[in-house]
Amino acid sequence: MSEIQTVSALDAHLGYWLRMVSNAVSQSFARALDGEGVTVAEWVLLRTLHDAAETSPSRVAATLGMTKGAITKLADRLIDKGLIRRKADPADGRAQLLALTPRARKLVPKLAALADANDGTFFSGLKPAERAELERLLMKIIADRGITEIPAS
Amino acid sequence: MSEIQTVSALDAHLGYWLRMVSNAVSQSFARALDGEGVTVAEWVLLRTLHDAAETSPSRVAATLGMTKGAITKLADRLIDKGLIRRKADPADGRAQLLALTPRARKLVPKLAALADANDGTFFSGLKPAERAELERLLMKIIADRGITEIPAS
DNA sequence: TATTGTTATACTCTATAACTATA
DNA sequence: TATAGTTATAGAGTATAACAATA
Repeated sequence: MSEIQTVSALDAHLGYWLRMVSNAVSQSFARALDGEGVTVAEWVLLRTLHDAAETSPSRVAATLGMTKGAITKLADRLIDKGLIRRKADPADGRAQLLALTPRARKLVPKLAALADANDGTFFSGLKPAERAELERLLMKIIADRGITEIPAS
Repeated sequence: MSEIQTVSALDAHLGYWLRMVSNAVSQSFARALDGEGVTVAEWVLLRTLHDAAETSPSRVAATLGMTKGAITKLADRLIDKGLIRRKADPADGRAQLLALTPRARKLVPKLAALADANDGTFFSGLKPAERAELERLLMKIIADRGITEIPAS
């Protein structure tokens, strides 16, 4: 009796299909953002600062599960684009404070609309109950596995 | 009456939760593969060559939806690692043929087992019917939106 | 000493475009 | 000319580690 060696195919995994859809959604959103000169990672930082008013790189790094160095680099790029500003924290000589510029304040709602539109495009083929079920299943996995990291890219 | 400007939150989108789970699954798999000295993109190429026996960079590029340059670079790394070989195609002076080395033949089933284990870890919290429903919904989106690209990373 | 942030370095992933060899 | 493949270049994304300034 010969042993049958089964090597599962790439598409034998749920993770494969998940990544396929997730990548398509992200790439489509990236293309939409590109028209506004912004990347997905930049959008995440902009949206985060929109809520925070003024916050430090450290706190952003902790919130987004990224390193401080990564935030510095991302912030540098957004400063170059005139979308955020960085100033010394008067309360702590080591700290900096990041905040949106007025231009970014006006841009973020536009980017949010692009996010809404992108999401709509991909999931409008599902019935409301199906969308709800998809969300429930994803949340269940997140809860079961203790996933916490915010996906920046 | 003042206008209320609603800027949807990052987590207001299904795409956000999808990316969160997908990233967690991929990162976990990447860590597992790292123990074998292989990246996710490399695994995808190895698994593809496992089925093909011998194939050209062009065909691989078309299959995976990547550029020829990207395949060359990926192949270079796998050749350095002793996992694939590249030889001239006797039938076409321009073409090359990629194939797994014996070492990779032995490694791929091990990597496939890691993929199985990773998938199991993430989705074992769902009941069989839930897993089936998740797959069905993902496939529906793929069909509705005409998604074709194989996720290499 | 511990913390904040920047800088330096490195690596993966991927693309575009120029180029070489062959068809 | 068209195709196959490599090489060069670039840029996003991210990490680690060394460092300076401040607490």
